[in-house]
Amino acid sequence: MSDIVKLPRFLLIKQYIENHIASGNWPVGTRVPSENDLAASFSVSRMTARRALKELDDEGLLTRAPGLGSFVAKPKALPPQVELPNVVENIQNFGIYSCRIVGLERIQADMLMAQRMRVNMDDELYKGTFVHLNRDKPAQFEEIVVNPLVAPAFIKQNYHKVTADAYLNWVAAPSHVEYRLSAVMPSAMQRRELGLTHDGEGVCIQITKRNWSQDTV
Amino acid sequence: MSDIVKLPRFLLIKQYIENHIASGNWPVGTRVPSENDLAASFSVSRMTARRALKELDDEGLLTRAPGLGSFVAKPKALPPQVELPNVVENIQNFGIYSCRIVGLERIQADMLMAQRMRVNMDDELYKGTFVHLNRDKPAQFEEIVVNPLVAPAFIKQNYHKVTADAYLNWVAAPSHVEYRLSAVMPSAMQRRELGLTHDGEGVCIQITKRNWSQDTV
DNA sequence: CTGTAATAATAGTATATACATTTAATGTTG
DNA sequence: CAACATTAAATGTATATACTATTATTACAG
Repeated sequence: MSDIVKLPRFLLIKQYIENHIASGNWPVGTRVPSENDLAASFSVSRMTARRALKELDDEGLLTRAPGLGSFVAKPKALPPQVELPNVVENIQNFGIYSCRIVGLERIQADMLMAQRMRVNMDDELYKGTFVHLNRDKPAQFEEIVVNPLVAPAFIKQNYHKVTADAYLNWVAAPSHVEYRLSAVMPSAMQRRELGLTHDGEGVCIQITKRNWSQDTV
Repeated sequence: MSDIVKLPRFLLIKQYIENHIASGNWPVGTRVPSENDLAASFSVSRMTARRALKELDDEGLLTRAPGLGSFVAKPKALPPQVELPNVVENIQNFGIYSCRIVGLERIQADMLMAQRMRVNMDDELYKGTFVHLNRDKPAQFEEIVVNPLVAPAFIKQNYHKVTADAYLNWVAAPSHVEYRLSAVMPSAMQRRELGLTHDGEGVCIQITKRNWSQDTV
């Protein structure tokens, strides 16, 4: 015995339209029936037909305009995206996490850093250097430069229980975040901290994260 | 003279709720007024109050459940994502694109490739090797391995006007795509094709893309 | 023919209402 | 006390209606 599933009527209308679009029957730009058309042909109220069109609009399958109608939208090729694995979080969930604090100091901005951080040259900045370990095996090298105005107590914290990144997210939640990817050869110091010895395993992915609340990581 | 902007009432209600959430007044998990509550306190119909709650639900600020109510949702930390720049498309838009076809041949699947492509060892596969150039300067090295079942005419095409990737998207639109990032040292052949001479500039980002329509790139 | 006004069609906002479904709380019976 | 039924409150679906704003078309005046 097949279960009889009573589908809401607005879903029936959505499927009707989706099928026409998926089958190529209504190519991009085609005008689909108006709210009143659908209401009449499906014997529902206009508000119900409207809901179907509205949701398809929300989902990006249609674009609608007052006075004109509803049209099959062109599938926007969203640029391919990859998730950046959060190494620390992964370790905390599935491994044994620990952190070695390599450095935690005041520095003066050189020209490059001043530009990146939107400060003046020789302004004071805080810099933290960490190595995140899984089972005492180095997994990620992290360098954080932060504007003292944003987190004045940054260098006074104890980052063994809470990561510096988490601390910054707490005291200065970023309003906007930028990421940049590049492939690099780690410096001699970084190689030492990461415990890399052989030449072959030297290639790393560098993730540059820039947190806007007027600062940077 | 300030323009008097007549805001729709459902927007007023949305802002009212958004403000309470943003100010921390209603922390995560707080139950917000029900549709009927809002309808009464804002002197609107239930459907209008409902719309406000519905849209906030769609936007992820609220979660709603029949019989229970609407609650402030916990901000889900979406895993950080980066856009993968489409090198070829960038060049076509902003540079002078050309393509050198290094190879276009039948190969037999070795064990590793057979596993990746979900075929048997020694099955026939098609392999294309390309170098994409901007102003005759090598920009990207691309290797495509494709299952003949999916694109039988793959090796008979002329890929100077249409890229192999575009061709495959045409004849066999992928239903699912996987990406993987890694940093690698290019092989000697790849270095030659990319025109890399100095040792220092040798590090590249490798993007592995796996197109499921039962095949792979 | 040209510019303008009226008209019709469309989506957007809003109301009042009805019934269905889900859930927790309450009451009742054994 | 336990199991079951009732009730109230919440969201979900649906209707009929009204008015507004935008747009293209049509009709008309000059």
